[in-house]
Amino acid sequence: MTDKTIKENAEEKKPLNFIEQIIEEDINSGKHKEIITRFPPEPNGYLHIGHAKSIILNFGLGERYKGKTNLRFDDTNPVKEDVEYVDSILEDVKWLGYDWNGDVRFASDYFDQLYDWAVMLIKKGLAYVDDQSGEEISANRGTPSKPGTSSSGRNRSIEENIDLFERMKNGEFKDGEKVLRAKIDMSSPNMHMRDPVMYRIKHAHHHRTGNKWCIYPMYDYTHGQSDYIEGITHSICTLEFENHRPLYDWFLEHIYETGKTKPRQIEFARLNLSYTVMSKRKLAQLVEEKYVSGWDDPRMPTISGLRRRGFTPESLKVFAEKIGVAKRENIIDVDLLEFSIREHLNKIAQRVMVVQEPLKITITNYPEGESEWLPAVNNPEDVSMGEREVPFSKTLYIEQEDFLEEADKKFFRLKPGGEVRLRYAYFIKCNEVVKDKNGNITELLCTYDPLSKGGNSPDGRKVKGTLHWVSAEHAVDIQIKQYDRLFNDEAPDSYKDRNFTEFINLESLSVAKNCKAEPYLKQAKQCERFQFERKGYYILDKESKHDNMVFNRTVTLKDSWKNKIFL
RNA sequence: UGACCUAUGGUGUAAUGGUAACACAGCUGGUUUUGGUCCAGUCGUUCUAGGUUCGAGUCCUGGUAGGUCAGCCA
Repeated sequence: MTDKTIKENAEEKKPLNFIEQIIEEDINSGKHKEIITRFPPEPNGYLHIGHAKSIILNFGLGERYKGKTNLRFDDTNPVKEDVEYVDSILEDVKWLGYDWNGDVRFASDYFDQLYDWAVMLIKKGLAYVDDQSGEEISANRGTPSKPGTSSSGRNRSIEENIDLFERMKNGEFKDGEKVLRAKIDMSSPNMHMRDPVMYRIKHAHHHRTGNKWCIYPMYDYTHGQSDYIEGITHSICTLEFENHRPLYDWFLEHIYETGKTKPRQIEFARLNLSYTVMSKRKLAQLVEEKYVSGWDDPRMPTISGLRRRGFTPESLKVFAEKIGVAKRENIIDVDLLEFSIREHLNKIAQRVMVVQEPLKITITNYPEGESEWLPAVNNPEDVSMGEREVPFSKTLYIEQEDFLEEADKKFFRLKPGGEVRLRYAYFIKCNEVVKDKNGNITELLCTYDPLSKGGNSPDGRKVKGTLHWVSAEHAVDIQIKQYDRLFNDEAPDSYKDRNFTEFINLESLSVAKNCKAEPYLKQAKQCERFQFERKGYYILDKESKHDNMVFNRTVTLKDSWKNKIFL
């Protein structure tokens, strides 16, 4: 068996999710020769990882089945939308590595067509102008268990409806004075079918159409028709639109022309992540109330936040693949997200040694004023990344937590009289602990074994611990921003009687200001990712200055030792 | 108490009427110049009660639990 056939078999074996099954059936049955999907954000906020799931799903389907994927802004509500959001969404989709089919599209491009179809529906007796107020419409809609009641507008003549709708368009009425409604069924058990509003009056400036319109179509009347115009075959959305599907189909039924593609709406369960919130409204609240520094705060589950945190597009795609696509409500363990980024960064990240809480050590038997440069592997997972050299000298820093004055045998880092390896350098032994008057340890006096250069002793003597270290005189000072989960509760917005902000983790950000890095790090480029050995993965922040380098901690390394300390 | 949807290890996702699988997390051990990586082991009466069938996680019926819907938001 060749590598290729093995790979193909492996791909064949991969189970299909329910959407892929539908698509394969549609292709096999000849219903569609080519599939077209779409990602349809409203430009009223920043994209989050839940959107990433949807983007990866839709564009992934396009790639997998050699079809196309459109990017369309669902911009039917001018008072909430803005070009700022259009720009950030475009950036996020591109960063994820996707290129949409043709130009970026806007639902607002279809306003003329939508208007013409609305007139057509009026002429067919399927839509009417209603002059009830919002409150009246709501009151007369009934409840899920009680049918609604018709308004007088429902019986208007076609001519009058056409006249009124045109006057709505011409701006003869104030906001809220009239709406256009579909004439369906006021007693339908599905609330969405009780004569839904198609158009409302909003004398508002639209980010694309300016002041051309003062009536704007509602989502339900816009989305399916936009899909239809673009020839979308599979219109994939989240579960809360399930109840809208009969309405989606109803509009399409009445404007459909034989021979055209009729899109099919398919719903899947949105992503929920543990220890965070995912609604645009709540994320906006975190920004507005300054719990975070902005939409791209590295603690935010936004795509821009994850990007700044150091996540890679690849890791997000692997994550999306692992969580799958189904219709069941879910809360994904944030551990799985962390696993995905660790897995990728482990393969690609340059290793480097950084001491975050320095403890000075002096190698008493090392010559004063001298230093030497020792080779260090850049990435043990990828030897093609080569080696670099790290400077060693008489005065070094190690991590405070790597020394314990009174340690049990399970602690195999440095202790008085104990020997450890300094990675890529020498074995050292701690002979004396220097303290200040308050009893705080200020320095360790150690000796090194010159024969153990590189990290192995010729006498075959073993040492259990290996520490990272930095030469004091060569050290580069850097800052590290350490992020933890934003909430202390697994599902902060799942409580009916408590506000999600009550669960905010007040220690989600801590800054280590006095970190010592090996000199190699000086050449780090903006947004470059590293593994600081034994600690975690870090990215040089996009706003970092050359003389004041700031790294964001993407994720720690897995630490099976830490877990045991608390036992 | 209307309509629609969902129910499989701690968390997700598979199994398309024929031995419940994979990943993550947890726990045990092994390897290791990162307590990382890697490797091995371990963790389930498929919500429930009936029914169909030689055979049911899968099909049927009833129940239970959860979700969605009463914006001129999307």
